[in-house]
Amino acid sequence: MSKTDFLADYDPAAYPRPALAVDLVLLGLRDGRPAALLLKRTRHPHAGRWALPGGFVGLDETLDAAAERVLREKAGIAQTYLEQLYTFGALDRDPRMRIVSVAHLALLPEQTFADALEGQPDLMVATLDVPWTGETGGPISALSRRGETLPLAFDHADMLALAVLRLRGKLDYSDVGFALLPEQFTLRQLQDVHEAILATPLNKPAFRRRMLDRGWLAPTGTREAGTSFRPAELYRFTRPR
Amino acid sequence: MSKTDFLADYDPAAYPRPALAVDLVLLGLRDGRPAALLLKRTRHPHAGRWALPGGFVGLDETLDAAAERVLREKAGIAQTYLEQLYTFGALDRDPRMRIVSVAHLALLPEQTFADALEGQPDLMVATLDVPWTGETGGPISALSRRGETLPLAFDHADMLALAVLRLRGKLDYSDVGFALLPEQFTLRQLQDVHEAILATPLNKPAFRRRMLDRGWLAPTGTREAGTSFRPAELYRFTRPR
DNA sequence: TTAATAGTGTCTATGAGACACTATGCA
DNA sequence: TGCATAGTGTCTCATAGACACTATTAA
Repeated sequence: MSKTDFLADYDPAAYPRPALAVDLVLLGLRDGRPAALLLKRTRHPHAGRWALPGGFVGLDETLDAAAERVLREKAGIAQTYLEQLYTFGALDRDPRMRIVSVAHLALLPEQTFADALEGQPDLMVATLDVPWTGETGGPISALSRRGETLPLAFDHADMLALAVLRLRGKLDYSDVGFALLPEQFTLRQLQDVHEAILATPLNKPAFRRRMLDRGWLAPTGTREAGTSFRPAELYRFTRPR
Repeated sequence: MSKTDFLADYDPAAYPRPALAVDLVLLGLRDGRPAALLLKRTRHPHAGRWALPGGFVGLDETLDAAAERVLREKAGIAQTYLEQLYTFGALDRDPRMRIVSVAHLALLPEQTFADALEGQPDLMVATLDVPWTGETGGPISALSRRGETLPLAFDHADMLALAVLRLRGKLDYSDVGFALLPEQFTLRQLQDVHEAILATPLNKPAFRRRMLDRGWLAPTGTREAGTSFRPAELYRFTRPR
C-alpha cells in the first residue's frame, strides 16, 4: 500500500471527494407504452437536452430521502413506489465536475403521472422505445408526443434503459406491476400493464390463471363502471401472506 | 424551491459532501458452501469485528476502478468477475462521518480464493449461512472454520446477504455460475456450484439437459484426471453467440 | 471383477399457449 | 336482441423431476 493510499485510508476527510447525486426515472404508462417525465435543461452543460429530475445528496440525508425530496420538489409527488437502480460513476459523466449519481426508479400510476404533468409545466412526457436487445444500455429512444426523438442529457439514456429492463426482469416474479395501477383494477388492466412493460402480447387465460393462482388478488365484489358492454370485476392487490 | 435548494443546485461544490467508498464481497465456495473473505478491524469503530475489504473512491477513479484497486491491494487479486450490487447510504452506517458505500460482488474461483487467503494473512474465511427467507437483508451468519459466529462490522451483514441473494437470483438465467469455476470443469462441478449457491440439491438429468441445451458448454475432448473411477468429460464455457 | 461415479432413456407432473366456447351487461 | 368484452374448459406442447438403467474407468 502506498503512502498516499494509507493516508486516504486513515483520513479521507483530507482528500477531495466526488459529489453525490440522485437521478430519478419517473416511469408511467401512456397509450400502452412506457413513458417517463423529463426536464429540459436550460443551462450548460447539455443545454436544450432532456434530463431526468435529480439533485445532490445532502450530508444529513439518506439516498432514499434525497430521492423522495427530488420526487416532491421536481414532480410534486408525495408518495409512490421508489427503488434504487444502479450507481453511475464514469469520470466524464458531467463536464463541470466529478459527480457520482445513484439512479432510482419511481413507478407512477396513471393518475399520479397525469397529475405531475399537469402540476409541473416544466415536465415533458417522453414515450420510451426499448428494444429487447442489450442488458444494461440498449439503444433506447425517448420520443415526444409528436414522435420526435428527444436528445437526452448526460448518461440519462442508460438510466432510462436500465429502468425499463429492470422492471421487465422483476415483473413476472414480484409485485411491482401493481405500483402502476390504481388501488382497484380489472384483470384486463393488469394484463395491459404487463404487455406494455414487456412489449409483447400475452395469452389471456394463462395470464389470468397465473395471477389468480398467485393469491395476490382479492376481488372487491364491485365492477368497473362506464363501459358499454359487460363490466369486469374489480380486484385489489393484497400483499402475499 | 427554497433559496438553499437553489444554491445547492447551482453550486454544490460549496456544500459539504458525503464521503464515497466501495466495499467488496469476495465470494467463493468452501466445502460446498458459499464463503467470503473478511478482514478483522483493529481500530475504532467496530474494533475486533469483521469487515469487508473496502476503500474510498478517488476523485479520478471510477467505481469499477476503485473496486479493482481494493481487490488488488487488499486481496492481491488481479482480475475476476466484478459486479456492482447496491449503494448503502444510511446516515449512521459509520459513526466517524457520513460515508456512502457502493457494495460490489467479486466471484472467486476456488484457486483464486485459496491464493488470496494464502497470500494475504490478514484475510479470514467466513462460511455464509443464508436462509431462504428475506429479500435483501435476511439474518445471515458468518461462521469461522470452527463454526463460531463472527461479529460483522457496519452494515456488512446486509451486504453479504444481498450478495448471496443476488447471485441466487441470477444463477439460473445468466452465466455468473461459471465465474466460480476454473476454465475447464465437469458438469458435476457446475452442478455443485449451483447447489452450493442455491442451498438445495438439484436433479442430475434435468440439470445436465438444461445446461447442455443452453449451448454455453463446449466439450474439450479431455477428461478429468486423478479419479479412482470413471473420469468425467471436461467442458469449457463459451459465451453465447 | 468390482467399486464408484459418469451419463442416458423414459415416464410423469406441471404449467403455459392456443383456441373455442359460454356468460353477461348495456344500448 | 345483438354487440362487445368478460371469463372459462380443454387440448396440446414444452420443460422439469423422478427413477432406473447402462457405460466406463481405475484399482
